[in-house]
Amino acid sequence: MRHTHENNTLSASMIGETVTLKGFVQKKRDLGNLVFIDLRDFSGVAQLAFYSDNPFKNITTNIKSEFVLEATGTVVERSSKNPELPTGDVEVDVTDLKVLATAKQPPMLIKDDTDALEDTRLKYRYLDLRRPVLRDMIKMRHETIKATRDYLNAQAFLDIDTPILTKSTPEGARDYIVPSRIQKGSFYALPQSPQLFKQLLMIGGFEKYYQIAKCFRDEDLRSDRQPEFTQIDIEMAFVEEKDVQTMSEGLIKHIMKETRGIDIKTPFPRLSYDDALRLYGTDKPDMRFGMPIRNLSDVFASTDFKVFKSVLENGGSLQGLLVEATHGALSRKDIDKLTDTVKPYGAKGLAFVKKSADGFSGSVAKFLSDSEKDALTAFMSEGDVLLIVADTLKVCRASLGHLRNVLGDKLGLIDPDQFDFHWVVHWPMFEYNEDEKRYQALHHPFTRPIDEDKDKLESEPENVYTYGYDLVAQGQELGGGSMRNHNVNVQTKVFDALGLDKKTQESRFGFLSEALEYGAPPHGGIAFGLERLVMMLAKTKNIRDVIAFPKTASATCLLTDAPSEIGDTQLSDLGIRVTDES
RNA sequence: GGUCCUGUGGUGUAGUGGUUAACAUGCCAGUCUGUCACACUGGAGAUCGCCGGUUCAAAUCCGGUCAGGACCGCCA
Repeated sequence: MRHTHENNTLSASMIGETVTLKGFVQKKRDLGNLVFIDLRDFSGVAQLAFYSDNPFKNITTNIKSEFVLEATGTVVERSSKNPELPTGDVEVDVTDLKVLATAKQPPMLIKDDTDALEDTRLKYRYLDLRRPVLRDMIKMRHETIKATRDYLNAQAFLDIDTPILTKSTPEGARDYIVPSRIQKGSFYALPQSPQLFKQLLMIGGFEKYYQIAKCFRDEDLRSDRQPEFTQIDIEMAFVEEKDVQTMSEGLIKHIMKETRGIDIKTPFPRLSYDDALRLYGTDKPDMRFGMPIRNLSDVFASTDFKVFKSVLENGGSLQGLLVEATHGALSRKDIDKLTDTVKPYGAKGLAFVKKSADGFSGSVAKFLSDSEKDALTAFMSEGDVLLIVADTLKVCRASLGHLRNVLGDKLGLIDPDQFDFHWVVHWPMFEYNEDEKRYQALHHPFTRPIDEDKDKLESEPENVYTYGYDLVAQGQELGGGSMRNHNVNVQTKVFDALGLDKKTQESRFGFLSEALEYGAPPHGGIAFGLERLVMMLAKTKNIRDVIAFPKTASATCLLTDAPSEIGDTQLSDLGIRVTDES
């Protein structure tokens, strides 16, 4: 028998009933002739009471926190109720008590506001998971997956899983590699995403596919990035981008309703990639507030200020953010601090001008010519502060894009409960990599260029745009997708533009090209980052909160101590020799 | 690959060259009939992450190293 009731279902209406509860000891309160035990199960907490004449009262002396108990007793009304607790009106007058397991003193406080540090929590993750906050976030993950499956199943999508042991595709992220014992010297890779398999499924005639797919990328971690993560992976045949977006909007709407009870409006607004970068400095702008980036290169075109002048002469740019007086005041000290937030993005500094009743002040005020003052007066009111970065356009955007988010947060311009779902669309196909002196796919190489740009693939690849789209909310990329190349000639031209020679194309992607030659339906899809979605729904900034057993920032598991060394036999079976490298 | 923050009883913190290494919580013992962060009394518990250096003297200063975290690069 499990139990007769979940702890949190106890209520005044059950007074007089006999119940059997099971759970962990949250807290024991021994008042001498009266003992209380808070018993915690997955549902919540119920109070066990041992009155002075209770024969089981004596054994409570040995019961400590986190012991596992089975308690049978009568539900009775409390003589002093606790309105803070859902079950605070009643308690269980225990008539039978079993200790199912004892417990060592836990290395951390098992309650929501635990003060344990990250490493303790990760080493004893199973204890950490007992905390209701974490439990609820893991539950939210389940509910998100359930809502996803319900929605997609209802629309006749097929859940099809794809190989975990697959082929390395060096375009993109670093692969996790698995050595082959049978084919010594050859290696599988864990999938960075099921991208190519889902395209092959479309070619295989499955018109609506989805998968809650594990993905692996051997790159450095962040607070929102783990080496293994989960995608809600979707692909559809005979569709255009609008179809995938409409389906996605329905899915997100359903998830929001089912998990949080929130009704959201669809369709989502659309913003072009170029506008996102121009106005907000990022491809995932937080649209819960305004404050767009202003191009100031024209205003200061003939400046005498040496710093600005040399930047402009070297092909750089002047961009700024206008902090209006109504947003709040920025002190000199504030601006110094903001300068520090901008520096990691390559900005050398943060110049500023403040408009006051009798003119301008700030670091560049004394260099202002009359015409520059006029130009600034056109959009600045008294008390406004203009923060300026002078650098390459890329640095201006990266630093101001970040600064804008910092300001939105600091000045309280962001409503944390607002969901600003929007599409960032019309992505460029390529980005030039200065280090490697070649073009790289901005999205991925299988993205389909828009029809009007197909002919520019050879002549001007930098001007080729795609049927690509990202779903963004609260300054986070929640998912991204595109129409794919179903025409082998276009796909080959993309590979060519990426600088892949024919031999490389053949060895890496030959199977795809060949498949495309056997009749590929127009198709496209999208993949959502499950963890990112759940983070948003659970209102946490830490991806580890929404993964039951996450890894540390250096990609280790403190609980199991993975990764670890393997024995010589295992190594020789694989034909692998480990070399010293320090 | 780089920058920065953190490491001190079980847990979380304080401690800027000489302290009996402080505090909270947890733990142990005792008192207690209405607690729910129970209260009260008493107690145990720390080679100050590790190695080396400076110094009469190091938790404290210096160098290295390990671990955790945040960020930049990276993440098609």
